[in-house]
Amino acid sequence: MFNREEILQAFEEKGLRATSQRYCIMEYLARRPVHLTADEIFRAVNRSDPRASRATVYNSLNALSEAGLVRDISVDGKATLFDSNLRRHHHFVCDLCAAVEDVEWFESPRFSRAELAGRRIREFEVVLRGTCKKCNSKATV
Amino acid sequence: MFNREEILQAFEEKGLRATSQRYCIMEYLARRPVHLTADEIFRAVNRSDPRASRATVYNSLNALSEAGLVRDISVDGKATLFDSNLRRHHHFVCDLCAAVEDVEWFESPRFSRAELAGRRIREFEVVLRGTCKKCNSKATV
DNA sequence: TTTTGTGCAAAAGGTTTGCATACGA
DNA sequence: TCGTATGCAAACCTTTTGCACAAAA
Repeated sequence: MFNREEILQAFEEKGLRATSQRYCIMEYLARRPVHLTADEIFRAVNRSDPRASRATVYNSLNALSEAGLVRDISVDGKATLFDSNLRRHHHFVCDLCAAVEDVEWFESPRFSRAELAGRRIREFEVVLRGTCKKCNSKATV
Repeated sequence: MFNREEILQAFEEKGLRATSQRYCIMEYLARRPVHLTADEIFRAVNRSDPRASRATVYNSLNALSEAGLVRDISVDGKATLFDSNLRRHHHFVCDLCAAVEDVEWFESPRFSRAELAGRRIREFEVVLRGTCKKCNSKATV
């Protein structure tokens, strides 16, 4: 998904200093196309560089997120999840196992002037809830 | 919105014991048609009954929410917000002042079998983001 | 050299929990 | 009376912060 060059170039474009910790984090997220908590990312990064600190992982994730290089989603007050899937997409959360999955993007409906009520809409974020494939098949067995 | 009888009847229907704390919380939420944090609710309830504890407010809100008598929404990892608006609705969050507003319900698109990918959808939750009426008018002035 | 990021530890929210007591059914 | 809810305080989990030091630009 991202090779070294692409990551470093993205940092430069966004005006982010290319520190080894940030690079590690970006690379780890790019390799693992799932939603990860800051703590999971911290443990992974800390495994390869035992001096990497939890605070830096949090700070870096915030910086990467603000720069638009990773996306974060927080569901039900649990720990924020990060991923590097930059394609527009929505999310599905399983009621049973709490897994978070990406779902294909679909358009927002158009709002009438009355419905907008003076608001300006920038983003449209959907969370679908239900039971995931895995849990459904377990229940059937 | 809710009078005493209605609240007590709702508790009975849901098999919830009618404790004075729960009643207080329900009544307060019914009187204030906004999104409130558990802490705001705690402070209000505690004002009228100084013995009411924070833990009970959290426990009660969870019980009320599970019973479907209040709804909760958590946005951006900040404190969960509670409200007693049980009509189906979506939410709008202002980028600038972080206000959370209810918006009219609109239907989910229909998903094809392929899009569902073995999932069963129970709920469709939308968060619109942008700038609210108040912030827009400030910016224009 | 100048800035910005890092590591560490401590603190800050928000929420849950264990246990003895009180209270609703 | 019986079982569940409450109050209290402590614990927990996630995230942020202050400060001295290190590393990018």
